[in-house]
Amino acid sequence: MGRSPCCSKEGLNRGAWTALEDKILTAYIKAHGEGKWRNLPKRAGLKRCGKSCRLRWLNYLRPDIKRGNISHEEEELIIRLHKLLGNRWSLIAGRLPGRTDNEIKNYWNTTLGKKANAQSSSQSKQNSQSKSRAIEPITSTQPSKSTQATQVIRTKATRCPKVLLSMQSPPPPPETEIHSSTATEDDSPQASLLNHPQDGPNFHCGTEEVRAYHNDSDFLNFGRWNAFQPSDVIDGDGSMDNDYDKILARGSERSLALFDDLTSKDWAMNRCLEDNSTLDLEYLAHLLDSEEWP
DNA sequence: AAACAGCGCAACCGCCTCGGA
DNA sequence: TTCCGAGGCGGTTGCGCTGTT
Repeated sequence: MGRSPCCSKEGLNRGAWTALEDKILTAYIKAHGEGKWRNLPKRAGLKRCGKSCRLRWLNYLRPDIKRGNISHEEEELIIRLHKLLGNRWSLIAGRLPGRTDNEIKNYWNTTLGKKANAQSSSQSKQNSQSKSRAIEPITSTQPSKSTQATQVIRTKATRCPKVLLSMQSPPPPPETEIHSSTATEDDSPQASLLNHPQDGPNFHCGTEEVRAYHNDSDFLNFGRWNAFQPSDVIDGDGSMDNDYDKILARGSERSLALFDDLTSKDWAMNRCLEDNSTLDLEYLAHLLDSEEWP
């Protein structure tokens, strides 16, 4: 009964990784690159599940991982992004270069969730005193167990194999061409586009169909957005073709435009944050603080 | 000093999506 | 079109550390 395990668990090490295992895994990935996780343990001579190797690499061994305490700016950003995206940890982590989804998830569950709870409880006190509001803030530290607050944009963390470039944007110079499918996360098409962050706000879909789609759908769904093709928009009967699109929160054109800017800056951040992290975090925080934010 | 409780974090689990055959 | 393997994600677990009694 049930699903078959991702790999044979017999004879495999479990639990904490040893320094030797880390060394072997790191050396193997440096030599052969990421991917083929299922075969990796065998080839590398590790008695570990492929998934376990992947997790260890992504959450701990990767060289670009930022260690140490989460800064105040990062914390603020996490709170805001969580308010916006809910428990989409990978998406949130994507906005915080060097941080892993696991780390952010843990941080939220242990620290920020409580803070958010405390804040919201005091806020709801105020609210109850000064008449109720239509929309409640995010309050739960366990959103999965409770309903997401109405303003959370529920997205799918989809991969972005395709990118729709704006017809209005000038064609990118050769060095900013869309990367091939071998690109890593940091080299994602979105990131590469933002080699010219000044072009960022102009990165939008250029057809009326697309605009209609934005008006009526998941304006924050980067994956869908980037994978978007005009033909995706309307079925034969004129309805949206994906169920999850239907349950997504509705975003206004205004919000979309704002988020164009936000995501663009964000992508730029993924590229440039090593040099400029504070600045970009502040910028993001500013955007999220903007009055125009829904 | 020992026992206990609480917390933080690494690791695991199971489900989902995607892409290729 | 369907099936299946691989990879990715969010939720949960459990171990080890630290603070308190």
